[in-house]
Parts: sequence; C-alpha cells; structure tokens
Amino acid sequence: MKLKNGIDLDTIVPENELEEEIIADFKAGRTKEVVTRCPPEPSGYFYIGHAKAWTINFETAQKFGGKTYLRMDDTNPLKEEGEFAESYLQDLAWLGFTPEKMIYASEAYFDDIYKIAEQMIMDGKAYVCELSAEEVSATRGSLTEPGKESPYRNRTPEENLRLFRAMRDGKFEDGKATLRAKIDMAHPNMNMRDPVMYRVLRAEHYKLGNKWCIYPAYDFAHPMEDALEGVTYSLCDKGFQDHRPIYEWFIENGWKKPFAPKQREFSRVVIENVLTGKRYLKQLVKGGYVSGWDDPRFVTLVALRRRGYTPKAIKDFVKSVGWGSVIEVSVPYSALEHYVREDLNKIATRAMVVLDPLKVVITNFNGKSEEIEIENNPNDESAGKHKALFGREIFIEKEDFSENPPPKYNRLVEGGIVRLKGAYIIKCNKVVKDKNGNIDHLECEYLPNTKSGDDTSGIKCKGTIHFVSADNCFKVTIREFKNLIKEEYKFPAKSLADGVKIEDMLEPNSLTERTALAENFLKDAKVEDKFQFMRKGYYCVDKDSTDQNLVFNSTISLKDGFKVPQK
RNA sequence: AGGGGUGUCGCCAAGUGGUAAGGCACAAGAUUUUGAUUCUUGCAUUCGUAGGUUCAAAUCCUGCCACCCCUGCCA
Repeated sequence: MKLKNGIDLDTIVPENELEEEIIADFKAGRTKEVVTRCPPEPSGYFYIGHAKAWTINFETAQKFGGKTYLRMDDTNPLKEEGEFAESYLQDLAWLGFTPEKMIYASEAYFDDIYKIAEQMIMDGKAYVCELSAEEVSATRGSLTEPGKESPYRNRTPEENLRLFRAMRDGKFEDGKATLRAKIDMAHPNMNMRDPVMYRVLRAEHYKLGNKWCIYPAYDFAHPMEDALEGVTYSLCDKGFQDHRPIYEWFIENGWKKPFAPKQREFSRVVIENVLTGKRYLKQLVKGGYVSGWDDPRFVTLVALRRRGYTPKAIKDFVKSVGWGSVIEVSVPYSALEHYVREDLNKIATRAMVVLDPLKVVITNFNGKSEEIEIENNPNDESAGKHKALFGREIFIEKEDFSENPPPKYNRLVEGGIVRLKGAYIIKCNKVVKDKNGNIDHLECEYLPNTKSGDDTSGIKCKGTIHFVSADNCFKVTIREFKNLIKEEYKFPAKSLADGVKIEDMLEPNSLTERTALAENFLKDAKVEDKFQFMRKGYYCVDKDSTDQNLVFNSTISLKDGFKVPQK
C-alpha cells in the first residue's frame, strides 16, 4: 500500500505502539490518512516538553505522509490565546515544523459544536443543570464514594432544549447554568460523573467578540473539534489518560459518525535541576535574577536557542526519551547536553580563542608574522580552512602553563615544549615575573622546522595548545553560565511545593562575563553563529552583540578527559 | 465503592514463552597537531516481591508491595 509521501506502508518499521496501531488501521481501512494536531497551550512559554509534543505530532504524521494542523483550542475567552499564536509559530518554525494550516476552533467549529449539543439534548444525553459550581462540586462524590444526581437531571429533552437556548440567548447569568452530559454520577472515573459541556461565560472573546455567552468545555469541545476537522490521532500527554473514556463517550454519543478520531497519550519529559512555570520565571525576571524570559540560563525554547542549542539536538533528545509509559519522566541535564555536543561537533566552525591570556614572546622570531591555516572542522573536510597568524608576540591560556605541573600534564612547563595548534613547537626558556612575583610573560623560542603540516624535525611533542597572535586578535565578551538551580535541587518544583524559597535554590554567580582574545577570523560572526573554541567549548553569538563588541554565549563545554591522577 | 497507570543497570529504554537490545552516565585502553571527536573494551546470572504453571517465565496465572495521576463551570 502506497502512502501519500510515496512510501510503501509495508516498509515502515513501527517504533512504538501508536505506529503499530496506525499500520493496523491503514490495513483495516480505518485510516486513509494520518492527521494530527497541535493545540497550543496559552502560556507563552514553551519548553522541551512542548517540543516533545510537537515532534511526536509532526513526525508521526510525516512518517505516514499525513499532515498536522495547528489548532487554537480557544474555548475559554478568559484565556486570550490569540496573543500566543505568534510565539508558538516562531518556536515551531525554528524546530522546522510547518503546520498544514492554522485553525481557530472558535471560528471554525463553535456553530457545529453547538448543534451537536442540541442533538445530544434531543437524544436525552445532556441536560441543563442549575446547580452552582459549589453544589456541583459537593454532589460529585469523592474518590471512594459515588456522587449524587442533580435534581435537574431528569428534565425532558424539550425543556432542556428550551433552557439551553435560553443559556445561549443570555437569559442566565454567568455560572447560573451549565449543560451537562448525562452519564453516570456513580462512575468510578470522576470525569464521567456528568461532566460540564457548556458554561455561561460573558467575556470578550478575542476572535468572536461577544457573539457567544456560552462556551464549550475542553472535554466536550476537544473530541468534537478533532472529529470535525478529521484528526485521526489526537495525541496528548498521559495526564489525559483519565479523559480517554470521556473523549470516546462524546465521540460515540455526540459525533455518532463512523469516522472516529482516537486519543492516544505519550509521557511528558522534564529535565532535572530545571525550573519551569510561568509564575516562577516571572518572579526571577522581576527580581532581576535573570535578564528576561529568553535568558540563556532558562530552558524555554527561546532561551535554549539563544544559548546556542540546535533544533536537531532538541529533537534528537526528545526522541531519545521515547513514547514513554509513565506520566512524566525526568532525565538528567547531561542527557540533553549529549545531543547538543553531538550536533555541534558536526556543524560548529573551529576557532582559537584565549579566554584567560598569558603573553608569550617568541624571542627567536622576528619580522612579519607568518600565515598559518586552521581547519574549520577536522571531522568534515568540506568545511574548509581559514587563515590565522603566528608572530613574535602571542597569547596562550594561563592554565596551559604551569610552574608546578601535576602528573601527566601535557602542556607547557619551564624548559619544556608544546605544539601551538596549526603552527610551531615552542620551548619555554624563561618565566618573567613582575615585582609581586606574578608571572608577567613567558620567553620562548620556536623550533623552525616544526611547522604544522611540514614538520621535518622528528620531534615528538605530547601536548598541543591553542593560541592567538597579538596582531591577529581582538577582544570579545564571553558569557558563561552555571545551572540556575543548585545541584541538590533535582526537582525544583517539588522543593518549592515543600516550602523551599526560590532564592535559596538559586546558584550564586550563575552568570559570569569575561573578556577574551579571539582570532580575527571571528570578526564577521553573526548572531546565532555557532563555533567551537578549540579545547574549550561551543559558543554562539548573542543578540547583545554590537559592531564594537561581540558577545558569545557558552553553549556547552567540551568534555574534559584530563584528570589529575589521585595519589 | 474507588478508578486508571507504572515497576527491567545510577538515568532513559527495548523486550509480546526460548535463555536480558540500545542510549546517557561511568571506567579502562587505542588513535589524535583540540586531554575533543572517533574506536575498542567493561558495566543487570537477573527483570518490585512471594508463590504457581511449563522442558523453558521479564514475558502466562495468583497473592502481596511501592510509586504516579484523577473530586475546575482550566486545558
């Protein structure tokens, strides 16, 4: 069987239970095309968790040649979803997902949903209830006891229809009446105890103004919207597992047509040591702990983007977590970091930047600096090379020279040699100190026949360090980050609930800024350009950069295999 | 008179009666002009637990235990 994307169904290898079910549905003729949908949540802050939902929805549709809609589930006028559509679309686009179309449920489906509600009333499946919210709650029963039936439960269909239309026509004040599904007040699943289908709500809807004063509730609206637009698989997180019976009940009793969308659930992901939640983020922004909602220390998608994370890294990460079997899985931050390193290693251009400079004078080098070449990516020859200089005065990292080297120290020591990446081997002859006894600079000599790529000396050199030449570097600003939340708070939301103060969970000095010396090659870097500063880490150009001053965010350090042996 | 979900290595996770994949993390070694990358190797005699069925059980049956979710006119 050929799919719309030209792929043969039989060649598709299912990667989870849903995909197995989809294949079975195709074969049984229950599914003609996979249609999924993304319903934005009205928070304005999108996290890895959202990225997981998007990835699942878009990629399973894509895999089967289907499509994905973006649907604003705007059934609550008090929530003003409209303003979030744009940031949603932006994050979606950044990750590389393009919805088939964007739908406002209010505009597209409210009329139909209303008609279905009337039909359900005539079928004796719904009734107008005049209990107050408190009374409904009080009669719902508890987890172990059945609820009580509403005194309004047995009105005739005709009376219910008259009353429902009265609701629609504004004859009831807010909260004075609801339309409820007539299911079972003794049902063990609380969601089935006559859930509210419509409530009276007078508020300006951002799309429809005051056209309606009654609004359908999620449990009723969602399956109807899915059915109306032909969604075949309505994928949501496992928090909705308990809602599946009600979803199916509405499909059976409201929709009633042979085509039936299916709700299926995947697990949520959270990352350890990470704080999410609008309330808390706002508090941190307000308190001046961070610069804004896209501060690179946050883990909103915009923040991750600014920090230098790539869409591929994020998608690979969420896919690595899998479909999941529990409501929420939490994974250590290092799992996410693995995928950024993996992607950046392939795509980031290498450059030499000295973060903490120590001056070195090459005493036997005179005259004009010599051109050298640096590979842009040693793992990818097609990335090319760029030019740098080697001259009489250069800078190396302070930590690449030691007066009391630990065992197995491969870098420069007095009287020892190291290779300068892309240039020559140098030998340190003298440590020059200032009057306070601090190292001022090093005097070294270079070994002329050891030029990189053209080394005829036969000298073996254990260490290679990076450097910049004084006449080929400029100052840049480097921002380095520590996790905002102290390491001992693996589950910050839980700690908060336990009464820990947010201030006490914050890592002090989670942002440090320093000036570094970068090779001139970096002068043309644009915002979001990603580099590997050799032997240090991955960095990307921040939006705070100006023509005079480039600002780099540290995305993630390189792994450091050097360990001082324990004695 | 509760219902639903889940228990497989420190973390994620395959596994659907035939003798415990894989990834992260970690450790050791090789290669390396990035102590990166890459590569090799090691890492669950055991699948929450106690029994049972079977030639054979993580997988089937029974009991028990633990954790998560559910009582919005939010989504």
